[in-house]
Amino acid sequence: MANISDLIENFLIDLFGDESSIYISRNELAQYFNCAPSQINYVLSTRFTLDKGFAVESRRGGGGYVTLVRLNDEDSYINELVCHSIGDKISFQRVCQILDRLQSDGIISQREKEIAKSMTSDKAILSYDKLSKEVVRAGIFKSFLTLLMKSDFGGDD
Amino acid sequence: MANISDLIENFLIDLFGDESSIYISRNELAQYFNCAPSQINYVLSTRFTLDKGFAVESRRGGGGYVTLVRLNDEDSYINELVCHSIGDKISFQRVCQILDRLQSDGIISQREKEIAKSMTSDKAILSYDKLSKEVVRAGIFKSFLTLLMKSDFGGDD
DNA sequence: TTATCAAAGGTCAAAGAAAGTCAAACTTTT
DNA sequence: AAAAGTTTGACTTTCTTTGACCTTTGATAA
Repeated sequence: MANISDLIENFLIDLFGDESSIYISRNELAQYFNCAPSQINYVLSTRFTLDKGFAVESRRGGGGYVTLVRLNDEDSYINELVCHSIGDKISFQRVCQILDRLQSDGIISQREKEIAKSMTSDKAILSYDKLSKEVVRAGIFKSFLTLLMKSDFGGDD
Repeated sequence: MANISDLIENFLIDLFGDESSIYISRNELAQYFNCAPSQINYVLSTRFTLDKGFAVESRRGGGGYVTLVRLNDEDSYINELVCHSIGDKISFQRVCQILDRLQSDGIISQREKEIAKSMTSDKAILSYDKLSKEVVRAGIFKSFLTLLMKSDFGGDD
């Protein structure tokens, strides 16, 4: 760790506390962390994505601001993922974001998240070029998501 | 003896102490030993293999890192599977048999078994002929088994 | 009521910072 | 001498950081 992006991410997560939204000033935050303002955008776009269950709103101009909102899980989220949002290929990064969200929504356990990650990692999917990996990954991951939607899934042991 | 690779190996083993994982920077380590960074990779790939009970994880880019994990040697059944018994391909049937055993040994839950099955089924692995499927399946399944051997796996939740 | 201006935030591409790969050259063992 | 094991370095891939330039907004001056 110890890159600025991770520090900023943690700072923001802390800021949330129990609240479902936080309000910040991009420039102030950048100043606080002594980084370029656009770095804040980088953090927002890599760490506070829809897939991870966040939405970002902002306004420019005098008195501008940035608001981060933690989305509460809607039932159709997984279905939406399987049917539309995930196409015929997906990056490992995106898989991780989705899994993080599923865990923080209580749909899967941490162990289950780790399992799914291990089975979709670049290392796990052998011997094809990058694009093929993403295609194979999409199939595997959708299969996982489909399982989650089955109503009789969930019998603990 | 006393070639650099052995020195680095010993250094890392010492670093472990009682911990089950260590965290290093490839470049720093290379600098410390005054060798090419890729030499570190050489050491990792010849000395810290699955066979010898280690797993390696890493990230590139700014703030990148390498983590070495010492696997539990009590699960010699799993290690045997990963290193020898499963070759470079495996049928879905055989995966299911192994998963059943893991469940009845109490190593994984039923849900976890179902997840692993869903992610290794013929349906999950798209668009390749039967043989390719078995190869891809082997990679994914080994990755899963390797995860099970990490002692810090099994975290709450 | 506009025209202008400064104060936000946004975008994007280039540079930087790690780690990974691979093959060639070198050393040691057999 | 051949085989096996090490060492090195050029090149690649991935992720982060920075900065120059762009757009939007609210306030203010003409």
